[in-house]
Amino acid sequence: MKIDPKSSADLSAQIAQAIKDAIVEGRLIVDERLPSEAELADQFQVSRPTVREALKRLAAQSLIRTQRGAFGGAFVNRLSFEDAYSQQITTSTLLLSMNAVSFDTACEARFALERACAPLSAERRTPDHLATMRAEIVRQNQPGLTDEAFCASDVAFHRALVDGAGNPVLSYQLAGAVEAMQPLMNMITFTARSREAIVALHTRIADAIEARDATAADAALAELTAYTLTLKDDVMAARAARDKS
Amino acid sequence: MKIDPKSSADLSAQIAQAIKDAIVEGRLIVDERLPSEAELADQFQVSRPTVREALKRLAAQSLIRTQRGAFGGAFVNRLSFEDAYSQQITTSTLLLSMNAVSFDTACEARFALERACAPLSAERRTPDHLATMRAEIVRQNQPGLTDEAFCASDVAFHRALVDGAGNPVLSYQLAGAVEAMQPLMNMITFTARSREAIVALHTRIADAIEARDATAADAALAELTAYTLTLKDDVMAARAARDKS
DNA sequence: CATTTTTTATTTGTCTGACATTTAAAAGTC
DNA sequence: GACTTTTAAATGTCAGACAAATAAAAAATG
Repeated sequence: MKIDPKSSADLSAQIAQAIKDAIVEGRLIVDERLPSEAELADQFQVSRPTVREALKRLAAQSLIRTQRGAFGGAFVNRLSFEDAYSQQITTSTLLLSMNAVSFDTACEARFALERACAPLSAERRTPDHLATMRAEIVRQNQPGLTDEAFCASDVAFHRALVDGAGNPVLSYQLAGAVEAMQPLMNMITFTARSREAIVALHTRIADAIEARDATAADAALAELTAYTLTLKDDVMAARAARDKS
Repeated sequence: MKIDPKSSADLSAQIAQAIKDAIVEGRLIVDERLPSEAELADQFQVSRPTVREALKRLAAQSLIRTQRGAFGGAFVNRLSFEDAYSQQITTSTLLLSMNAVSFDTACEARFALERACAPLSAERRTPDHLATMRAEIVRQNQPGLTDEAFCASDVAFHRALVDGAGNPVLSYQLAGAVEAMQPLMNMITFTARSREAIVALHTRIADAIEARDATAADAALAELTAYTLTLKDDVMAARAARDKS
């Protein structure tokens, strides 16, 4: 592992990149211990604080973990699905909020991906997944629920649907798409009637998944997509009318 | 922004988290300048190196950028789609390689997501997307192509297909799924005959997208999925037979 | 006066050296 | 042999310093 002394980039960034490359290319394997900070400083011909900055960069990406004490040090970290989930969710959320991604675009992406999972979920869902979906539907029927709580339950419902596909890679990919939508969904105020309509569609989806009927599930999801967009348009129209007066 | 003095976690990690929360929750907005390192050190009652480690953690996630000189400093960074792509690709790649995700699981996820894009792509693809797909097909037909180059062209073909949907969020999500598969695909040695079959399917996909025929595109993608899995099984069987002898 | 150059203050990047804290192995004790 | 103490190695943190970059302000120049 070497760094380019002519490069203008920060030394800590270069060192971090060199180590990252080694991990991605498999030259450093999971749980392998990196040299100590002092040794790395010596190896790269920089000071220890610089090495530390590089290591913190890697730690921020969950690429390494550090342990204090004798025989401690920095170890290549096994990137868990859980770590990947949360990274994915933060990234997606910021991407949507910072780039002014339209509701329609985000919504389309989310439901397109979700519909890709539905047939697999219909085939493989366990009673556990179904139970979660039904439980969330019950929660969504409770009267005094806040809009935030309703949205959270909505996310939980759709996560159960996606998890039903039994494919952790799909679940990971969808986590970002579904959860990142939540701040956008929070723009919508759910009336009693719209909640009723959503719950009815959720019930149809759950029924279809239970009956292992991929076609029906897809149809219900398509309707939910359309209905969500309608809701958004209503909210926007109402706001425009209010702002005009 | 405050940190918990009783927490056992690293100070730099706590500080990074506090700032990250402020960004995600919108209390710090894009292009806003953070206080200087000296001011942050004063504010959090820690030393400057500690603050710097925290800032490097954030820089590693593209949450901030730093600029030297007078009126320089750390600024909240607009997370670009490009930044998000590369983060997504690294994460997905490591997730697959470190957790021994099976070829079948990754393949299923990839094609499920891709099939979700196909109908949208059939509807919205521009001549540009079509041209890219056709060009990659031509490249894939070249005789002396290495397996790696064939795989790379394959990725480019499928990216054009996904980009054709005209939804940057979908493109971002798919980037991880498609690119992360590449190391796994590299396990496969493509015979002349298998390449021919793949190119034929690619041509069918491009034809369907050109004709705006979502159903045909979906069918071809389904066949490609099945064929890819067959190829993998053949490679595995051949390897098992070789190891046995 | 307008333009260019120089100065200057500010801020990040890096280094040196030191001490505190944690941790597990090694040594000592009963 | 089981328990306690010591010790060495590593990360975590701090203080202070200098280098380098950068843009605003000041000075010089035509």
